[in-house]
Amino acid sequence: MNNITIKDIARKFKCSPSTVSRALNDHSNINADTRETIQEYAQKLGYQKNSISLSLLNKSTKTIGVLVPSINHSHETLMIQGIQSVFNSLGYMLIFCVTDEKHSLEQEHIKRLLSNRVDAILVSISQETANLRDFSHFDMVNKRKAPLVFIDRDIIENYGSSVVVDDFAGAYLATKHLIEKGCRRIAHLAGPQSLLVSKLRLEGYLNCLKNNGITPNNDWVKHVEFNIESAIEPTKNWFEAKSNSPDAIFGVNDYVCYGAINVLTSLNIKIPEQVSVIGFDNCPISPYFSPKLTTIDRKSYEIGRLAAEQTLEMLSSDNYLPGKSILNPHLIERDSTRQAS
Amino acid sequence: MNNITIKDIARKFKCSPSTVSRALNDHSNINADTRETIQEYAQKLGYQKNSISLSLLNKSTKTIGVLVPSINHSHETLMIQGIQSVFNSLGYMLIFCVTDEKHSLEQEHIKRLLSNRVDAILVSISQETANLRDFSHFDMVNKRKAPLVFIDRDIIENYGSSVVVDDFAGAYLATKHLIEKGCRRIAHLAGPQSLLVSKLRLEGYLNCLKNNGITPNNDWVKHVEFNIESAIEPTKNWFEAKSNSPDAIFGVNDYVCYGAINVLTSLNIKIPEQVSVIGFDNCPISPYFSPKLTTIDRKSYEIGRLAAEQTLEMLSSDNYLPGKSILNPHLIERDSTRQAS
DNA sequence: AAAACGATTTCAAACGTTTGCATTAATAAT
DNA sequence: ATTATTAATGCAAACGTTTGAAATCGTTTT
Repeated sequence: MNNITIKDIARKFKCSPSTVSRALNDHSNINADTRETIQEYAQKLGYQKNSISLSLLNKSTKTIGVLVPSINHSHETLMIQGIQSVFNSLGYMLIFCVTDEKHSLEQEHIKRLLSNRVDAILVSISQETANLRDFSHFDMVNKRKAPLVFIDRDIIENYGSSVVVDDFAGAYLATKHLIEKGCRRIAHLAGPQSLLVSKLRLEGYLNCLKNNGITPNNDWVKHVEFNIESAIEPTKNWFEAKSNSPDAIFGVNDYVCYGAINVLTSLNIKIPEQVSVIGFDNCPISPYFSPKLTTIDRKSYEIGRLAAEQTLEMLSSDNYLPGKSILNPHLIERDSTRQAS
Repeated sequence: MNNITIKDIARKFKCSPSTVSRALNDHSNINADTRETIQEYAQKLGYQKNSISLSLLNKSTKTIGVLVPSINHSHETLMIQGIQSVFNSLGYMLIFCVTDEKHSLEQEHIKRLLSNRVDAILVSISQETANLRDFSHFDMVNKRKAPLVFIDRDIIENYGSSVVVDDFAGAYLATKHLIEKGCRRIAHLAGPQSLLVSKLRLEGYLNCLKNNGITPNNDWVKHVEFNIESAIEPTKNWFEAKSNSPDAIFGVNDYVCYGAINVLTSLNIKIPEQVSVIGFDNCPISPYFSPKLTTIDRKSYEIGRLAAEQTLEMLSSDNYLPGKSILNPHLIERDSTRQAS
């Protein structure tokens, strides 16, 4: 490394570092000539001020930590883009950490972020953390009085602000849609059991069934992971036994629907004629899938954007009260749910 | 912000900061009792050392800057995961910047990263940069002697190391496969004209055609963006005019194939019976698309991993010579290319 | 000529940590 | 009892920058 410092420039002009600093920052108390000469020279040398030293001085790094369980899903990358859209223009840098759904990694990353004195932390908590319910690492963040914003997944009340989509409402919307289309035997590929998102969507589904006089069938709810593969087995089990199979599937996200659709197609079951499928997330690929997938828009980008703005508010007022934003999801109807029969 | 410092602890025990430092770092010259008491107290208070001050002292931030044009594609997120897999375990933090294919953003981000004194920079250059061929920002990185590694896209010789997939070979492989399956009228949805990846893949395609006695047809090469939507129009144009339409499409990536397949399906053209389709990237969804997409594995994760390792080598030896790794892509045959006829 | 002023510059401290060297205190050897 | 030895701790500088206060210098006012 080969960095020019303010001292180097000072030496060159036989002046003090303070003068150079003032020259470069267009400070008022500086001779116009000196300013010009120094600025020119700094420009020529490609001087870039050392933000590290400034961070130390100002106790602010202009850096935000972002923790996500994975970056495999468009939902996550869209969220990240939403976050970036706010922070980038304000000169903040984003440090990303992928926790891989692991509690230990989440803890370690939080520690490192705190050690690196990030100004705030946005986190979508990992499955393991949701399971273990050990939030000591978030305690540490709070102890530092660093803004903490929970995004998208479980939120931990009193630990920070949160921005989530109304999962219950979304699931209710999806189930309602299926019922309106004439489906009665509605199965649910639910998410990982420990996550609040999964629970809320399951509840929305169950609640809607009940409100419409349909008795839920335990066999038609299977907890799976958020990926294509884990949807394969349960769907096979439902449809290979020809008798009494579902006439619709509500997937906890679009990915599990892709998996389910693959199984249905290979069993020569027609979608949506025989079985309707509805997802959650609205992945960019869903409108181009075969069949084009009806789904619930999760507003991932919007979640990220709002979370970032919430963070900024917390940063600006040192005595903030944690807020909670709940976004309303909406239905996007495509070809995977049957027309009214 | 509410951070405990070494000085706070020193005050508490009426000792000097040096003692605390030594105690916390298990230094040899420290009384065992003192060590224990101090460590215990620090633990209780949740003391986290200020990495910022250390960065200033050691002139190393243990931070790596990563620039990508977007994070919409699985290719990019896989690459990022590959990069993470190497750096995470070594205690490095990753700062991500999305350039949105813009030259100006790329420049600005590089400046900020340098100002933040990242230890190294990995970059997948933006389309605009490739167009303008203005590399002054990379000059700045070199001037600082910070390791610079180009990943995946264009590489700029003499500016740093690079890790890429052999795009020419991959395109050749794809085209060869189509020819072997009996296709002769092979169209190519090519990538953005300015990018080297696009050019190399186009060349691989053209070269393979020629080597197999097929005269390329200019009308059957269309430059598009790396997304689903931009593939729609060209594909429509090719196939709506019923006469002399292609019998195969080689897409510059899987996404444009998704777009093409959508058009073909809506025109009731059977894949692969009437038209074969082959992509490039091997997106996680491709094996579940309808039809399951034959494609070239781009080894995105591997690219990221190798790039990270290359970076580490450059970091460890202060007189490194930039290296160049070229990965060999391979064919993954699925259902979108017809069986030998 | 002395005093006052204004413009420009320098000084010194601060941010949190590490580390070579100096210092202190306690113990062991003479 | 004095000196040598060792163990533990303290001191001060360093990293790069900013900033209020102090200093310098030339100029103007009295």
